[in-house]
Amino acid sequence: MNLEPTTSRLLLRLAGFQPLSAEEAEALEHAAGPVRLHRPHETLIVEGEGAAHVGLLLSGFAYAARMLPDGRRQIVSYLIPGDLCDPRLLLLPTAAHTVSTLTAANIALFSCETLLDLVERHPRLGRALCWLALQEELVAREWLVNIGQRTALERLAHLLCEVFTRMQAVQLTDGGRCELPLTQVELADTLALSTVHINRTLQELRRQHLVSLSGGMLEIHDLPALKSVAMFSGDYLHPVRERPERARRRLAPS
Amino acid sequence: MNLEPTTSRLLLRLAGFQPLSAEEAEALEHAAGPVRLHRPHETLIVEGEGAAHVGLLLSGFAYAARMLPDGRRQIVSYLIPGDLCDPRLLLLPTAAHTVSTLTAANIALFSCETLLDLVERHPRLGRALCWLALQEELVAREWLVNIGQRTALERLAHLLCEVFTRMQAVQLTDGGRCELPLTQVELADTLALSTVHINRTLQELRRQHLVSLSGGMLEIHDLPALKSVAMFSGDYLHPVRERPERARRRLAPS
DNA sequence: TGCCGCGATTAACATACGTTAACCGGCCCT
DNA sequence: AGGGCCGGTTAACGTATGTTAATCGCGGCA
Repeated sequence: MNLEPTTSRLLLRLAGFQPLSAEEAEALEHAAGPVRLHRPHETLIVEGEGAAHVGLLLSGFAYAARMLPDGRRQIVSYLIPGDLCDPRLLLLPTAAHTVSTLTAANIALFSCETLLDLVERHPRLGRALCWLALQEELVAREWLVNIGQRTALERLAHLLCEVFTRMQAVQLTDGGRCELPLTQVELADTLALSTVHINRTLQELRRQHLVSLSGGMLEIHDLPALKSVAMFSGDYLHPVRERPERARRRLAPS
Repeated sequence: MNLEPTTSRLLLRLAGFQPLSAEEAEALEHAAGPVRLHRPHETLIVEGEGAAHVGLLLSGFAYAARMLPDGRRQIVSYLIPGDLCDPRLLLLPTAAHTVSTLTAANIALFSCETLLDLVERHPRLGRALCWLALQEELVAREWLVNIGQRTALERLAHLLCEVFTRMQAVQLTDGGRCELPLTQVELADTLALSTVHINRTLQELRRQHLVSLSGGMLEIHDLPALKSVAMFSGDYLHPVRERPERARRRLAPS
């Protein structure tokens, strides 16, 4: 049902850094291994274990989380189609987070060895992957600000803005709507709130005609207003936009 | 007053990934530009601006923070000697966080261009820097868990464990003591608590004979107990320990 | 010597959010 | 068709932490 090349959404992401040459894109596509179909709520990577492959999410949703010994759980990122899972395994021996699917998901496997070789032969590709990792870090830091400084309403609004923007970047939105198959429990473990309060807050957002989320579908009614209550600036999601040379010139050492 | 090579503490860090060859270390040392002495509470990098240099903190302390339009502030990381500031500028056009000194600080400048060239000629060095960035991401994610899931007491205990462990790694501890020049306001903006509550919590930690922090000095009285209340596992700070080959072997695709 | 200002401390009071628990509705399975 | 389960919803009540504001102590400076 999907005739596009395996790496099309990933290329869409990487192009934000630097469009890849046809040859590089080809090489990347060629490095793709078998595609696996995973079921909902399946665990792909366990915190503390290693892996010989990194996955590329082709369809479906997943998340990464850390658990405390007493059962508390913090979701630290969401994976949407086009995201790698978990590129850190290229350089780190063991995974820092447990990665699980939210929905059924198609995942293409890339062997770490193949990928490391590839990167050696195509340094620009290596830099692009590194850039992708940095972007993930920016998102993590933004979540830190979100949980640390924003109220429940702002937090939720911000998360929804972010996911929607990321979905747009990989062409998975339809007007103001996109899929978002999260339960209120998952939202709670993401935003460090209780499910009850997530429920209250979700209703408040709907009451203000900003967004609604139900049946796994996110529907944005007033994006500018939503961004405004969230104090959302998508900058951290588009770290490259203007010409790098222009931006770089400032702040030379006196 | 400091006769060591500029990069000695950085090399200490990078060795955690893969000890560098004498030649690589030499090349890195050689790439170092001028050293600047900064005063306390000076801003080095402004959120949203670019820079042509990355700094290496030789002595002193600094922090990175994001501010919300209404003035709320979240500190997202601390920089201690041996840390780079801000390596992301090698690949991103603008800084995502404002970096400021906490104390007087010596900082060696590396030109981005020089560093990018260097990395091209020494791919292992590039990988080491990338590893360093990944480690920072792990720390950020741990902070997310910290703020999201832990109570005030656990949070503070965890932060102190982390900083102490990092200080150990660059040989800046003396038994159970190390410098830590943070005000309670800064701690509050780090842990997403009020200064009043930081004060209460700090006293509780002291009352339990776990740690004390005053006059810019951190004194750990019972590290095992402190780690235990913090649920601290230093794993995320030492992503490489066992042989990578061993760890990698698990989880091959069936 | 005394003033000033910052950071720490304390107390009284306020609140955003958590907890518990009951109920509801849809979906799956038999 | 019935039961059970999961996710969502609601209400009553509890609490960890925030807010405000006053006080204190100390180092710097005139």
